Amino acid sequence: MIKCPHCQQVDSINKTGIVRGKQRYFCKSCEVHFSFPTAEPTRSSRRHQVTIVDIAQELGISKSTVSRALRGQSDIHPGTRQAVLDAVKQFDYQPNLLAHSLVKSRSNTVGIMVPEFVSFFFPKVIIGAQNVLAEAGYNVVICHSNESYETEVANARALLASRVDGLLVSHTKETRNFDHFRAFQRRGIPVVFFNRFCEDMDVSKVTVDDQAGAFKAVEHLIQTGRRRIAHLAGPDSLTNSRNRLNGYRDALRHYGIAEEPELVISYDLTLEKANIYVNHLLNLPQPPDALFTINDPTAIEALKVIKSRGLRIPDDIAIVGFSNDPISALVEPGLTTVAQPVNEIGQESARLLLRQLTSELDVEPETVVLPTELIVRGSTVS
Amino acid sequence: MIKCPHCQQVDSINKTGIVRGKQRYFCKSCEVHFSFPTAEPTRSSRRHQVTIVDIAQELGISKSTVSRALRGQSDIHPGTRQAVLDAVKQFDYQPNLLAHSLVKSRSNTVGIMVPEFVSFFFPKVIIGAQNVLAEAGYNVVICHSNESYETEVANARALLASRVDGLLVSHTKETRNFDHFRAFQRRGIPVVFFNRFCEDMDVSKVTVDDQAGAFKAVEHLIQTGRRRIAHLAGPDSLTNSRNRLNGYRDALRHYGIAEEPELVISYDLTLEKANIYVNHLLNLPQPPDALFTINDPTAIEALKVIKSRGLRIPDDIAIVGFSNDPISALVEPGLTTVAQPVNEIGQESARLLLRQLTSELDVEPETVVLPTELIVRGSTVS
DNA sequence: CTGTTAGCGCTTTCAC
DNA sequence: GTGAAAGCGCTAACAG
Repeated sequence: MIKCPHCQQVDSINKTGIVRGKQRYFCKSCEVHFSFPTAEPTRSSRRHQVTIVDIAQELGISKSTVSRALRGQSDIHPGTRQAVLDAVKQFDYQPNLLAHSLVKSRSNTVGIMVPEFVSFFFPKVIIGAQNVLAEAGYNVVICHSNESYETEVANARALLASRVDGLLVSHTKETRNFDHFRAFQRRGIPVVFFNRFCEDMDVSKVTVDDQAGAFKAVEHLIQTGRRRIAHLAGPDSLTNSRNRLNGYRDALRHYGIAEEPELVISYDLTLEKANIYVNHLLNLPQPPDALFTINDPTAIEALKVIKSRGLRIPDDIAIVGFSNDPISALVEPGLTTVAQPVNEIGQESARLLLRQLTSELDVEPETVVLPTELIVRGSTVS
Repeated sequence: MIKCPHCQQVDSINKTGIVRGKQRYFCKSCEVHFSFPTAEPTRSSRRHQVTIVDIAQELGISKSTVSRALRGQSDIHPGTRQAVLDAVKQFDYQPNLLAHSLVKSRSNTVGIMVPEFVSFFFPKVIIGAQNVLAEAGYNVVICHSNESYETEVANARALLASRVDGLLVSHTKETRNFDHFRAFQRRGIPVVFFNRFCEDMDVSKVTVDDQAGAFKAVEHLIQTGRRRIAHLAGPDSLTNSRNRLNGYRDALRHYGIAEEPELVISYDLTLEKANIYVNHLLNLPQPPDALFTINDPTAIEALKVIKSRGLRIPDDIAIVGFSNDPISALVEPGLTTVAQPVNEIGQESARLLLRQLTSELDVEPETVVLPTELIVRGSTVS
């Protein structure tokens, strides 16, 4: 029997419909609306998950007390706390993070956005970052933009909408407008770039010494007697691509070798194009005696092309890649490459982000440059 | 000048503190508390993101109207809508998904949990699933459990807490208790297993014909003249590992070859163990003349070991892997392997999940079995 | 130590 | 068409 919560009368009550699994009533004498759970659970109430209110009602205490018991910081009667804990177990209560985040206006979640994650690099970075973030109590949501600027912008909106507390990001090769990242900054949400970054944004960045790494690679080629060294460079939109090209030039200059424009080709990182350009280089009247590529997949594609044309590696042409992809140890000959500390990139990015997340003050953005290491294999020396 | 919102008096007001960026007041005559935004914004209000209330105030309309304009379904004055849309643009308003999800009690988010994502398989599956889910308007949060049961349970809790609407999952090799997944079922949150699954759970599953695939692989070895065929099997906890072993046995039986227990080794999928067991097999008084492995990384490790011992592939020993990892085309000789339709696994899983998510009725769980294809390369025929 | 109350940002009746 | 009010599940200030 339904009583009006105000006048306690029974006979002035009208049903006025069901809202979110609760029957709504109207008391004619008090002219007031109120609601109670329906006797027969509706579809939505069948799905009703246990809340602190359910626990509070069950125990005959207030929901604040339940909340306190659950967070276990404020003073609370040990008995009460135990009762709550028992009820939680009994009803298999799961806190609603959405509600929690809403009231705290922080989600305890950081977004990680990468351009792709089929090659080994980004997954490894993510794992490194995730380990550090998890330890600090942060959840991680991973997005990949598939090297598409549009997807990247859409992902950024979604992360903003789900109120991530921070963002770790490596942008697509198409990205030239960074407003979707500035939107985070504007809202005071810290952003850390890794691997690929926008030089104009005043945020923390984690990268490797691309230029020095490329220098070491090309120096190694020169020191093993190569003189016509080609470079398959990445798109100009990527900082690391530009830096590796600079390193290549530094080395040539340092050893007094004139740069041949025809030996430097910028391309879009797709294997199809890599194939075409390697063939192009080999078809030159004076083909190169060495090839330094922007990354390992490109180098391995080159290796395939070169072998298929019956040329010997490294005798006829030497190859150096970049990143030390696990595959590079498996191909034949093994690929000489510049190793990056992949895991550290992730960890360091996460640490920079945490510093901004946990500090009360405004933290100055930092740029961390990690070292690379030349790994020499059969593709340059026999 | 602060007025009491009830009695409109000015002189009976006390300040009582600041709460979440708002100054709180107490009216002594009405004995009532109320609050207003502080004049000088506090730290938290500096971070205040634009809400529909801000827009409503700016436009002098109610927040309900703003909400309606934003969703653009209910009848609304075109002028009002345009005004709202303009204001949204002007203030760079971003809806708060947390609040939205809280009131709708659905997050429009599905969780994808995989045991690892360094090898190509799971990333590809994720991409396939994500494409389908994105098209249906769902966000995706990706978790990886790092082959750790504990991490898996923790991830499951986190996903439950963030109220995902559904779950796509491939469990760890350690997982033998599936209660953390049953918790989703119990709450009416649909779960779809792919690749690895719990046979006892009444949920949708997507897998490949592991047994038939393994049969084809071993049949191929037999037809190319092999008789002592070893199998490096995965852990017994994985369904696909058991099924591939069954396929191996089927083939031997079908061709009248007795199974040699010493040639079948179950192991934990780590490369260290793979190395040890391959060496062990090669050290047998009667070493195998062929090796079928649970997956490609194992096969490639075997390939390295075999080559390093100076044996010829496929002359002395043939190798077949499983999954058609891109690496398998790059090693030398190329690795014969059983290809899985990786992208389709992801897409199909997503479709099964969507069917349950979008249907009003209870949808019967389905199991989808996708075909495999034998890819013959140099590791079995020269 | 605990209950009351207000509020996080949004949707959704109901009433006009 | 629009506004007022209630409520999603939770936290936190305040007053006992």
